[in-house]
Amino acid sequence: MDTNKKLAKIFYEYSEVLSLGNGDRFKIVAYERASQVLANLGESVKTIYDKEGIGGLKKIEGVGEGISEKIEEYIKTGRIAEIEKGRKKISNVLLDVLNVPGIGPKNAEKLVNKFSPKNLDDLARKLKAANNDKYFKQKTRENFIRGIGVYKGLGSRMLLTEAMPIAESIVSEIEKMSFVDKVDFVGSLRRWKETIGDIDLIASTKNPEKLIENFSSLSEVEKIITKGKTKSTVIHNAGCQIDLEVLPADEYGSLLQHFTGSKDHNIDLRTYAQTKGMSISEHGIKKGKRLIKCTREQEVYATLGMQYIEPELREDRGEIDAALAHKLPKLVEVKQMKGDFHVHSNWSDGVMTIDEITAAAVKMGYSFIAISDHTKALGIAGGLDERKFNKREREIIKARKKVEGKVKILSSAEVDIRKDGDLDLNDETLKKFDIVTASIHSSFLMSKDKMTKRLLRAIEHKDVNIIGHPTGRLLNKRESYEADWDKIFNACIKNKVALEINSFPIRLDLKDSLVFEARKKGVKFVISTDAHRPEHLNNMIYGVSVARRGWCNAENILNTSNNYIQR
DNA sequence: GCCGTTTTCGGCCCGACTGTTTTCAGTCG
Repeated sequence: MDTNKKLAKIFYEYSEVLSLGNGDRFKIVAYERASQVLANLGESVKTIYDKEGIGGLKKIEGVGEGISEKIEEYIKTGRIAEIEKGRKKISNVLLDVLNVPGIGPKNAEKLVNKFSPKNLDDLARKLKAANNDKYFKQKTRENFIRGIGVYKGLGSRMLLTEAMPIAESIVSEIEKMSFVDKVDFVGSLRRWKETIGDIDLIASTKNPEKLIENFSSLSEVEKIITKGKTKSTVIHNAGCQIDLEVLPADEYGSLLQHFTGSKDHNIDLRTYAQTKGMSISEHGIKKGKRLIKCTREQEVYATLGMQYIEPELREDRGEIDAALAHKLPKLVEVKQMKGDFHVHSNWSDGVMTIDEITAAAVKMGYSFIAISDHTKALGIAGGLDERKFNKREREIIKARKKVEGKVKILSSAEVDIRKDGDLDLNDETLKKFDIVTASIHSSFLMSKDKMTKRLLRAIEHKDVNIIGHPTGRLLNKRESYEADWDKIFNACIKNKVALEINSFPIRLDLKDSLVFEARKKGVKFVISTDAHRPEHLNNMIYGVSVARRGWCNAENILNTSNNYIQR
């Protein structure tokens, strides 16, 4: 874990510690906010501190006098005395209980004091047995037990790519119901966040009860958790939770805006509205005594005198200021993609022949497609050596003749970056390729310094065009490796090397916050599918969503153009 | 603890639901 992540965790835990007793609730929010900001910060606080000292830290949003001093203390000593002292006052089990959905600080404290549980399972057992408890009655105890179950099953969030098809299919089923006016998926899914907690839907109809009834009896519904007049929560047979809320049509725009979030975006929006004498809620915008209801979401932003903000941008990364200045980017769209630089054929570990890949590319309307197989270091993935790449080249030449005028076939490789930064093919072979992606596939646990040097060597190699899945992270499985991204970004610009946004469901790497930082500096990107099977070619939209979350327009993405070679 | 067209003090987003103590604290999104 890098310093930012560690500090984010420390501050989050501290906010929980502060929430116990009669903690100052604004102080709690301050630590919570600092935690979130640090978790999403592109640049390492250590780098910032090295360069600009404590003054640099204070420039970070949500970091002021107190927290910057704590960050400094952590960088210098590896610990924060005040926080450690506070942390010692509470037990591990209390911290666990605090994380259970439905149990807040007040009840967590009461539960731990009353039942002295050893762990969450123990607490659930004791709650089940506490039939005659005067304070925690039947319903309350049931809710707590359910919360514990949910929390334990949570372990990892669902991938965006798993949640999206489920949500789309449920939405299309609801759309088929003739008495329903509108239905949308909202929340982190509508913002295309890489992982999703649960799927939230909103809908409007004149007959809410009928919709709730029909929704909870859909064939995919495995279990109904709650079913009220306007709200229902169910468990889908894929194992995820789906919430549906039914609302009046004339407030739909405000509601869509509200439920799409993010929480931080909404807080900022409401704070801004206040400075203009307005007050925003999910029902509309209050101006004095008048309530302006918004049927369409666009009206919410228009009423506030700003540009419409796309859902992917609503992450509190300066989108409100940019919208006020009418300076939001025109986000890249999947239909602008003219080709794919990262597709594996059956020469290495893909299942498609070169002809099958090119036929698929023609069908997708691409103007170019790169055949980019693994290199020899990746024996397990059938990586090719120089000799085999020569053989493959002959097949590519034949394939080109078959699709002449329809799609341009690029000869390429996903060349392995070895531990010392050397590439896995000789220069003579490398220079023959039309385009080269270089990626790391091993030795992830290097020091930050060594990893940075390793990547820099690859970037500086004259034949490298793209760095593939630049951080190596696997969602829910493996953290990114550590590197000095600032240095990497600068080297990319200097050497005209692009960073890949890998669309593979478990990767989505480079991640959105680093895309955001790199783009600000002027780094160019490619969006690639890393397809190994025909259906993977359709994942392009997920890579595009990452680019959009990083505020990219078409000019930032090389494969929206036929002039994609930078060097 | 943070922050400033409300600028070094005095604010800090808003509303709904839930269970139950039946008037409101606790929790959530």
